[in-house]
Amino acid sequence: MKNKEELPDHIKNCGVEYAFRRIGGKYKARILWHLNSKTILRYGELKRTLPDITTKMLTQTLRELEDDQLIIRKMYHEVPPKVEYSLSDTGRELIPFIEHLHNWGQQQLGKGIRQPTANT
Amino acid sequence: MKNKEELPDHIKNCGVEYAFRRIGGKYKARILWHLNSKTILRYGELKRTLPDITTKMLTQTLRELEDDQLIIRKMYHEVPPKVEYSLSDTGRELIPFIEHLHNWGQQQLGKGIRQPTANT
DNA sequence: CCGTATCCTCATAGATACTG
DNA sequence: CAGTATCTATGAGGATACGG
Repeated sequence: MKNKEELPDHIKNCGVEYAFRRIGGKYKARILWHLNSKTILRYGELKRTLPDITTKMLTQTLRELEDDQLIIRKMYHEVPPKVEYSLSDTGRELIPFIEHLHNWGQQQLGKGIRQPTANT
Repeated sequence: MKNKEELPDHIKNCGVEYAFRRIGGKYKARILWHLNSKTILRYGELKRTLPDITTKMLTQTLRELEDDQLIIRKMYHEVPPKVEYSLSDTGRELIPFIEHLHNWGQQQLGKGIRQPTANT
Protein backbone atom coordinates (compact mmCIF):
# COMPACT_ATOMS: atom_id res chain seq x y z
CA MET A 1 0.00 0.00 0.00
CA LYS A 2 2.26 2.75 -1.27
CA ASN A 3 -0.15 5.67 -1.39
CA LYS A 4 -3.81 6.38 -0.95
CA GLU A 5 -4.59 6.14 -4.62
CA GLU A 6 -4.41 2.40 -4.11
CA LEU A 7 -6.85 2.45 -1.22
CA PRO A 8 -10.22 0.97 -2.13
CA ASP A 9 -13.17 3.30 -1.78
CA HIS A 10 -14.75 1.62 1.18
CA ILE A 11 -11.63 2.43 3.17
CA LYS A 12 -11.00 5.87 1.77
CA ASN A 13 -14.62 6.60 2.56
CA CYS A 14 -14.54 5.21 6.08
CA GLY A 15 -15.32 8.12 8.39
CA VAL A 16 -13.14 6.82 11.18
CA GLU A 17 -10.17 6.29 8.92
CA TYR A 18 -10.69 9.70 7.37
CA ALA A 19 -11.07 11.53 10.66
CA PHE A 20 -7.97 9.95 12.12
CA ARG A 21 -5.93 10.93 9.11
CA ARG A 22 -7.21 14.44 9.58
CA ILE A 23 -6.68 14.96 13.28
CA GLY A 24 -4.23 12.19 14.05
CA GLY A 25 -0.64 13.06 14.65
CA LYS A 26 1.06 13.75 17.89
CA TYR A 27 -0.18 17.25 18.65
CA LYS A 28 -3.30 18.07 16.65
CA ALA A 29 -5.90 17.07 19.21
CA ARG A 30 -4.00 18.80 21.99
CA ILE A 31 -3.75 22.00 19.98
CA LEU A 32 -7.46 21.99 19.19
CA TRP A 33 -8.18 21.27 22.83
CA HIS A 34 -6.12 24.18 24.08
CA LEU A 35 -7.54 26.52 21.46
CA ASN A 36 -10.98 25.63 22.70
CA SER A 37 -10.29 26.40 26.35
CA LYS A 38 -8.37 29.60 25.65
CA THR A 39 -10.28 30.76 22.54
CA ILE A 40 -7.29 32.58 21.05
CA LEU A 41 -3.63 31.79 21.38
CA ARG A 42 -0.53 33.32 19.90
CA TYR A 43 2.24 31.24 18.44
CA GLY A 44 4.50 31.69 21.46
CA GLU A 45 1.68 30.92 23.87
CA LEU A 46 0.97 27.68 22.08
CA LYS A 47 4.64 26.86 22.18
CA ARG A 48 4.67 27.35 25.94
CA THR A 49 1.48 25.35 26.36
CA LEU A 50 3.06 22.40 24.58
CA PRO A 51 6.57 22.40 26.01
CA ASP A 52 7.49 19.17 24.27
CA ILE A 53 6.96 20.50 20.76
CA THR A 54 9.65 21.93 18.49
CA THR A 55 9.13 25.04 16.37
CA LYS A 56 9.27 22.88 13.29
CA MET A 57 6.50 20.58 14.44
CA LEU A 58 4.38 23.40 15.81
CA THR A 59 4.54 25.36 12.57
CA GLN A 60 3.98 22.26 10.45
CA THR A 61 1.03 21.12 12.55
CA LEU A 62 -0.56 24.56 12.56
CA ARG A 63 -0.21 24.75 8.76
CA GLU A 64 -1.92 21.39 8.32
CA LEU A 65 -4.75 22.36 10.64
CA GLU A 66 -5.12 25.61 8.77
CA ASP A 67 -5.06 23.94 5.34
CA ASP A 68 -7.70 21.53 6.59
CA GLN A 69 -9.73 24.51 7.75
CA LEU A 70 -9.89 23.43 11.36
CA ILE A 71 -8.21 26.54 12.71
CA ILE A 72 -7.96 30.19 11.67
CA ARG A 73 -4.70 32.07 11.46
CA LYS A 74 -4.87 35.81 11.92
CA MET A 75 -1.75 37.78 11.24
CA TYR A 76 -1.04 41.32 12.37
CA HIS A 77 1.48 43.18 10.29
CA GLU A 78 3.24 44.82 13.15
CA VAL A 79 6.75 44.91 14.47
CA PRO A 80 7.33 42.70 16.28
CA PRO A 81 4.98 40.34 14.42
CA LYS A 82 1.87 38.97 16.06
CA VAL A 83 -0.12 35.93 14.99
CA GLU A 84 -3.26 34.62 16.59
CA TYR A 85 -4.77 31.18 16.21
CA SER A 86 -8.36 30.18 16.93
CA LEU A 87 -10.80 27.41 16.14
CA SER A 88 -12.87 27.48 12.96
CA ASP A 89 -16.48 26.33 13.03
CA THR A 90 -15.50 22.97 11.59
CA GLY A 91 -12.76 22.64 14.17
CA ARG A 92 -15.21 23.45 16.93
CA GLU A 93 -17.36 20.53 15.82
CA LEU A 94 -14.56 18.25 16.96
CA ILE A 95 -14.52 19.56 20.51
CA PRO A 96 -17.22 17.25 21.91
CA PHE A 97 -15.25 14.29 20.68
CA ILE A 98 -11.97 15.54 22.11
CA GLU A 99 -13.78 16.30 25.33
CA HIS A 100 -15.10 12.77 25.51
CA LEU A 101 -11.62 11.46 24.86
CA HIS A 102 -10.19 13.80 27.48
CA ASN A 103 -12.68 12.72 30.11
CA TRP A 104 -12.10 9.07 29.39
CA GLY A 105 -8.34 9.57 29.55
CA GLN A 106 -8.55 11.44 32.85
CA GLN A 107 -10.76 8.75 34.30
CA GLN A 108 -8.35 6.02 33.22
CA LEU A 109 -5.44 7.96 34.66
CA GLY A 110 -7.40 8.33 37.87
CA LYS A 111 -7.72 4.57 38.08
CA GLY A 112 -3.97 4.42 38.31
CA ILE A 113 -3.74 2.43 35.12
CA ARG A 114 -0.25 1.98 33.82
CA GLN A 115 0.94 3.80 30.77
CA PRO A 116 -0.32 2.36 27.50
CA THR A 117 1.39 -0.54 25.79
CA ALA A 118 2.30 1.35 22.65
CA ASN A 119 5.53 3.35 22.67
CA THR A 120 6.83 1.43 25.63
CA MET B 1 12.41 13.71 24.22
CA LYS B 2 13.63 10.15 23.97
CA ASN B 3 11.08 8.33 26.09
CA LYS B 4 8.14 9.03 28.30
CA GLU B 5 10.14 8.97 31.51
CA GLU B 6 11.29 12.43 30.53
CA LEU B 7 7.76 13.71 30.04
CA PRO B 8 6.68 16.14 32.73
CA ASP B 9 3.65 15.13 34.75
CA HIS B 10 1.27 17.70 33.35
CA ILE B 11 1.76 16.13 29.94
CA LYS B 12 1.84 12.52 31.03
CA ASN B 13 -1.36 13.28 32.89
CA CYS B 14 -3.08 15.03 30.02
CA GLY B 15 -6.16 12.96 29.21
CA VAL B 16 -6.05 13.76 25.52
CA GLU B 17 -2.40 12.87 25.22
CA TYR B 18 -2.95 9.68 27.18
CA ALA B 19 -6.00 8.59 25.23
CA PHE B 20 -4.28 9.15 21.92
CA ARG B 21 -1.32 7.10 22.97
CA ARG B 22 -3.75 4.36 23.92
CA ILE B 23 -5.96 4.25 20.87
CA GLY B 24 -3.81 6.02 18.34
CA GLY B 25 -2.11 4.01 15.71
CA LYS B 26 -3.31 3.24 12.26
CA TYR B 27 -5.90 0.55 12.94
CA LYS B 28 -6.99 0.62 16.59
CA ALA B 29 -10.03 2.83 16.25
CA ARG B 30 -11.20 0.97 13.18
CA ILE B 31 -10.88 -2.38 14.95
CA LEU B 32 -12.84 -1.14 17.95
CA TRP B 33 -15.43 0.31 15.62
CA HIS B 34 -15.92 -2.94 13.74
CA LEU B 35 -16.00 -4.97 16.94
CA ASN B 36 -18.80 -2.73 18.13
CA SER B 37 -20.97 -3.17 15.07
CA LYS B 38 -20.37 -6.92 14.77
CA THR B 39 -20.07 -7.74 18.51
CA ILE B 40 -17.76 -10.71 17.94
CA LEU B 41 -15.23 -11.23 15.18
CA ARG B 42 -12.75 -13.98 14.52
CA TYR B 43 -9.19 -13.26 13.49
CA GLY B 44 -9.83 -14.06 9.84
CA GLU B 45 -13.01 -12.01 9.78
CA LEU B 46 -11.14 -9.01 11.12
CA LYS B 47 -8.47 -9.56 8.52
CA ARG B 48 -11.08 -9.50 5.79
CA THR B 49 -12.77 -6.46 7.28
CA LEU B 50 -9.50 -4.54 7.16
CA PRO B 51 -8.12 -5.62 3.80
CA ASP B 52 -5.19 -3.21 4.01
CA ILE B 53 -3.70 -4.75 7.16
CA THR B 54 -0.96 -7.37 7.29
CA THR B 55 -1.06 -10.35 9.65
CA LYS B 56 1.83 -8.87 11.53
CA MET B 57 0.09 -5.57 12.15
CA LEU B 58 -3.23 -7.19 12.93
CA THR B 59 -1.73 -9.50 15.53
CA GLN B 60 0.40 -6.76 17.03
CA THR B 61 -2.50 -4.32 17.23
CA LEU B 62 -4.82 -6.91 18.76
CA ARG B 63 -2.19 -7.74 21.38
CA GLU B 64 -1.84 -4.10 22.35
CA LEU B 65 -5.58 -3.63 22.60
CA GLU B 66 -5.78 -6.76 24.71
CA ASP B 67 -2.91 -5.72 26.99
CA ASP B 68 -4.63 -2.38 27.43
CA GLN B 69 -7.83 -4.24 28.31
CA LEU B 70 -9.88 -2.68 25.57
CA ILE B 71 -10.76 -5.98 23.91
CA ILE B 72 -11.23 -9.56 25.02
CA ARG B 73 -9.57 -12.51 23.33
CA LYS B 74 -11.33 -15.83 23.62
CA MET B 75 -9.49 -18.87 22.37
CA TYR B 76 -11.04 -22.22 21.59
CA HIS B 77 -8.65 -25.13 21.77
CA GLU B 78 -9.92 -26.87 18.71
CA VAL B 79 -8.47 -28.05 15.45
CA PRO B 80 -8.48 -25.95 13.43
CA PRO B 81 -8.00 -23.17 16.00
CA LYS B 82 -10.67 -20.57 16.61
CA VAL B 83 -10.20 -17.21 18.28
CA GLU B 84 -12.89 -14.65 18.94
CA TYR B 85 -12.40 -10.99 19.71
CA SER B 86 -14.92 -8.71 21.37
CA LEU B 87 -15.03 -5.36 23.16
CA SER B 88 -14.38 -5.14 26.89
CA ASP B 89 -16.44 -2.79 29.03
CA THR B 90 -13.64 -0.24 29.00
CA GLY B 91 -13.38 -0.56 25.24
CA ARG B 92 -17.11 -0.05 24.90
CA GLU B 93 -16.78 3.26 26.73
CA LEU B 94 -14.83 4.53 23.74
CA ILE B 95 -17.58 3.80 21.23
CA PRO B 96 -19.50 7.08 21.65
CA PHE B 97 -16.34 8.98 20.87
CA ILE B 98 -15.49 6.84 17.84
CA GLU B 99 -19.07 7.22 16.72
CA HIS B 100 -18.82 10.98 16.95
CA LEU B 101 -15.61 10.85 14.98
CA HIS B 102 -17.19 8.56 12.43
CA ASN B 103 -20.19 10.80 11.93
CA TRP B 104 -18.04 13.85 11.59
CA GLY B 105 -15.82 12.07 9.09
CA GLN B 106 -18.76 10.87 7.02
CA GLN B 107 -20.23 14.33 7.00
CA GLN B 108 -16.94 15.86 5.87
CA LEU B 109 -16.61 13.24 3.17
CA GLY B 110 -20.14 14.03 2.10
CA LYS B 111 -19.16 17.65 1.62
CA GLY B 112 -16.74 16.50 -1.00
CA ILE B 113 -13.80 17.83 0.96
CA ARG B 114 -10.44 16.83 -0.42
CA GLN B 115 -8.32 14.28 1.37
CA PRO B 116 -6.50 15.62 4.42
CA THR B 117 -3.24 17.46 4.15
CA ALA B 118 -1.27 14.94 6.16
CA ASN B 119 0.01 11.87 4.35
CA THR B 120 -0.41 13.53 1.02
C1' DC C 1 8.26 37.36 17.74
C1' DC C 2 7.34 34.06 14.50
C1' DG C 3 8.81 31.41 12.07
C1' DT C 4 12.38 28.52 7.77
C1' DA C 5 15.81 25.37 6.40
C1' DT C 6 18.66 21.21 6.99
C1' DC C 7 20.04 17.16 8.44
C1' DC C 8 19.20 12.98 10.93
C1' DT C 9 17.09 9.31 13.99
C1' DC C 10 14.14 5.87 14.97
C1' DA C 11 9.53 4.04 15.63
C1' DT C 12 5.85 2.44 12.71
C1' DA C 13 4.50 -0.36 9.47
C1' DG C 14 5.01 -3.21 4.93
C1' DA C 15 6.63 -7.68 2.44
C1' DT C 16 7.46 -12.21 2.64
C1' DA C 17 8.25 -16.82 4.30
C1' DC C 18 7.12 -20.16 7.54
C1' DT C 19 4.51 -22.95 11.71
C1' DG C 20 1.50 -25.35 15.62
C1' DC D 1 -7.07 -21.02 11.16
C1' DA D 2 -4.39 -18.09 13.52
C1' DG D 3 -0.75 -16.72 14.00
C1' DT D 4 5.53 -16.02 14.20
C1' DA D 5 9.74 -14.55 12.49
C1' DT D 6 12.77 -11.57 9.65
C1' DC D 7 14.10 -8.19 6.99
C1' DT D 8 13.42 -3.77 4.97
C1' DA D 9 11.39 0.81 3.92
C1' DT D 10 9.27 5.10 4.89
C1' DG D 11 8.14 9.20 6.85
C1' DA D 12 6.85 11.41 11.15
C1' DG D 13 9.12 13.71 14.27
C1' DG D 14 13.62 15.72 16.66
C1' DA D 15 17.96 18.82 16.93
C1' DT D 16 19.97 22.71 15.62
C1' DA D 17 21.08 26.90 13.14
C1' DC D 18 19.50 30.83 10.91
C1' DG D 19 16.12 34.63 8.78
C1' DG D 20 12.38 38.68 8.14
